[in-house]
Amino acid sequence: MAFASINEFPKKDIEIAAVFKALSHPGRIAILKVLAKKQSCICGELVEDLPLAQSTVSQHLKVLKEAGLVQGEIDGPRSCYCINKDAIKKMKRQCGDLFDFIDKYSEPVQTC
Amino acid sequence: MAFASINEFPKKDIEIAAVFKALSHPGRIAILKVLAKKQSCICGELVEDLPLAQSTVSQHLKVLKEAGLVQGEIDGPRSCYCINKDAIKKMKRQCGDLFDFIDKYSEPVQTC
DNA sequence: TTGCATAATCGTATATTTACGATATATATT
DNA sequence: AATATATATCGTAAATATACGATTATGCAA
Repeated sequence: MAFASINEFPKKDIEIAAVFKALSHPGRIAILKVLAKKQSCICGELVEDLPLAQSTVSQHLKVLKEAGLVQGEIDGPRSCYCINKDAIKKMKRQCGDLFDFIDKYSEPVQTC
Repeated sequence: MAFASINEFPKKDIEIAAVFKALSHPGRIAILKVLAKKQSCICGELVEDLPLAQSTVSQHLKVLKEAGLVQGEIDGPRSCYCINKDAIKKMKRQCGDLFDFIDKYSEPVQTC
């Protein structure tokens, strides 16, 4: 951010925007879906399933991990990743709240 | 995208990722909330409510409009913006589906 | 018609993101 | 100990995002 501080926005908005950002790439959506289907899997499996290089997948995994959406643990020479279900549940709730807010308060009609 | 084509991902994932991207800035979340509360408002009101320059707010509005989340119409020398309720409803549903999928399929336990 | 107000767009600087190949690191295996 | 395998990180190029001020365009009012 060049001029305005991101801190001038409500903390809650900053937080949910950060998670939306983590979800804002189709490759990361795809990673989450694969992890969900397989319960857990290693990086190499994801690389096989995605049209991206190994280093790129690793980078996306890092983004998802930093956003708290996935967990990873070292398993020998591999890394095993899985969904952080609590984070997904929390995001589901926060999204619901946000969309409900937007939807409800913008009743009763389109005025433009 | 430098090398891999974004088209190699499922269309649905590309679409929802694009909406998440539009939601990935706290300023745009704030804009949506203001629009919801006021039913509709002109650009200038948003500028007053946000810690951003007029041109920046206009840019964010363009992003939200391109994502289909808001509608704008010219009203004399002003532009009046409002929430696209259908788009919000659709996104609410799609988000629910996605999070349910991730949540449900990653049952029954954390395996890593 | 001239001037005023509003908002969009332009130009631009900076930061971030995305992608890749290459390399480093860490753990098994021989 | 040496080798193989898996993944993270580094380096980097290109694209995109974010912010601002300045300018342009539009429509209303005097």
